[in-house]
Amino acid sequence: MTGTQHFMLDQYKQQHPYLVALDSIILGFDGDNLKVLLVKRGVNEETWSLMGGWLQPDETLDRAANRILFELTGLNDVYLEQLHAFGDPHRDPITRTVSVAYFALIKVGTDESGLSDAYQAQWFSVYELPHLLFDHAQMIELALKRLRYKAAHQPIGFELMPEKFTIPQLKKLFDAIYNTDFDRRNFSRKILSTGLLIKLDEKQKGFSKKGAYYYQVDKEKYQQASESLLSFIAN
Amino acid sequence: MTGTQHFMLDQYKQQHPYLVALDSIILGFDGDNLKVLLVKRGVNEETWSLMGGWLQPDETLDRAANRILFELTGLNDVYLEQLHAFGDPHRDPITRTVSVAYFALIKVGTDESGLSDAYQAQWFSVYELPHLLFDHAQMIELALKRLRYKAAHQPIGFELMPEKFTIPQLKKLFDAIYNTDFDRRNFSRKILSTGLLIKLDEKQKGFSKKGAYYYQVDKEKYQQASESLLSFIAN
DNA sequence: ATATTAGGTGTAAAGTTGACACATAAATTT
DNA sequence: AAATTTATGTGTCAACTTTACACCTAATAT
Repeated sequence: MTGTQHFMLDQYKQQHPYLVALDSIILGFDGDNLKVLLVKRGVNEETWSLMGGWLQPDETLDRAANRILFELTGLNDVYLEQLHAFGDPHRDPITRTVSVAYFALIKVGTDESGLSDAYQAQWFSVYELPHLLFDHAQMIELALKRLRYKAAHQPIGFELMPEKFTIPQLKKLFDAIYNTDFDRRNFSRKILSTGLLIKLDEKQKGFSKKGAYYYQVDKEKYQQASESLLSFIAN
Repeated sequence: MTGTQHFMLDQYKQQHPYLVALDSIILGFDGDNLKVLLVKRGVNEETWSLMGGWLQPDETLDRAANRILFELTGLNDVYLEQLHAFGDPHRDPITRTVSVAYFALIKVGTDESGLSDAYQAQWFSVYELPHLLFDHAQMIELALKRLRYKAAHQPIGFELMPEKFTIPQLKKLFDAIYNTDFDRRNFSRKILSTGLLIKLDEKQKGFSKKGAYYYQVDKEKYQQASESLLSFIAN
C-alpha cells in the first residue's frame, strides 16, 4: 500500500492546486415576488454579488456552505442544496477559482434580525437584477431553472413559506416561480390532494373579506414525499 | 479597479488551494443490463475506480471531463452532465482533493474499438459492483438516482441506445434502469405518444419470430423536449 | 340591509392510465 | 404444406385525473 501511495504521490505533485470557493443563491419570497439576497463584497464596490466564501481545510462542501450562510443570515436549519460547480478558467480574473454554488430557500420576513450588517445585504427581485460579479448572474439563472424544474415534479417550495400560510399565498409563490397565473381553484385542489398540508382552525384576518384558512406542512409526510419519485413512466 | 484588486488579493493569498479532480460515471446498456465502465488505476491495485483525471490550468470543468472521457473511450460526442462536487476533507487520503463528478451515457457495443488499453477498462453491472476507490461507490449511487429521477420526468435514456433500436429493446433499458418489468403494451403506447421516435421501414431480424420495427430518435424534437419543462402544476 | 369581494366547493367534458383481450408476422415443427 | 409457437403490435374499457368554469359562502364595506 505504501508503495502504491508513493507511486500516486508523484502524480499528485505534478498537479496544480486551485482555490475553491462557495457561493449561495439565497432565494426568498416576500408574499408577491421571488427574491434573491445579494451582498456588496468590497467596501467601495458598485457590484453586487452572491454571498460566498472559501472552503476551509477541515470542512466538507456542505458544511462550508452552511457556515457561510450562517455568517450572513444567522440561520442554521435552512434548505440548502448543491447546485453546480463553476470552473471556467477566467471566471475570477484575480486567480483561478472553482466555485461550488449552492441554492438556499429561506423564509423572508420572520427572522430578518439575524442578518449581519457587515455584508450590506439586500433582497432583489429575481426578475430585476443589478449588475453582478463574475458569473453570478449565470448562477442565479441556473438556480431558478433548477427550482422550477424541481417544483414542477415534486413538492418543494414550502421552504419559502412561513410556518403557517394560506393556499392563496402559496399560489402567489407558484405564480412567482413560474411567472404565470395558475387557476385558483385547480391549484387549491391539486395542492391539497398531495395530502401534505394540515388545515388549521385559524383564518387569516384583515387581508381579504372572507379570510382564508391557514395551513401548515405535514413535515413527516413531506419528508417521505421528498425521498420518493414521481413518475414519467411508472407502475 | 486596481486598488480593489489589491484589497481582494490579500484575502485570496490567505486561502488554501486544493487539487481539483474529475471523475466520470460512464453508464452503458448492453441490451440486458445497465453497466458502468470502471478502470484499474495503479498497476498493482486490486481496487477498481471510476475514470478520472486532474483539472488542467486552461480547462473548464466540462472541457476537462470531456477530455478525460475521450482519453479512455476515444469518443467525443457523448452525453455528459455534471453530477455533483464531492469535497469531504478525507475522501482522498493522500491529499485534499475536490472531485467534480460527471455522468456519461454511451452506446455500448457499437464502437468499442476506441477503448484505450492503458486503463484496463471493464464493464460492470451497476447491481454487482466490485470494491471501489474512495467515494466512487457513492458517486455511482448518486448517478443512478439522478438517471432514474431524470428518466422518470423527461425523455432521457435514448443516449444509451444505438442509433436505431426497437421498442422492446428500449423497454429492456427502462426495466434495467428501474429494476422492474413494465407492461410491454402500455410502455409502447407511452413512449410513442411522446412523438420523439421515428418509425423506420426496417424490421429487426433473427432475434424474434415476428421481428420488431426499428425506430430512431427525432433529434430536433428531442432537443426541444429536453429544454422544456413537464409539469407538476401547470396549465 | 345590500353590495362587494376573495375564498371555497361542485361538476361535466376531455384526456390519461392501467390491465388485459385479441390480432399478426415470421420462424419452427410436424 | 399445414399447424404450432412466440414475440410484436393494436384495441378496448373502466378508473382516475385534469381542465375550465358555474355557483355558493363568509366577512367586510356602504
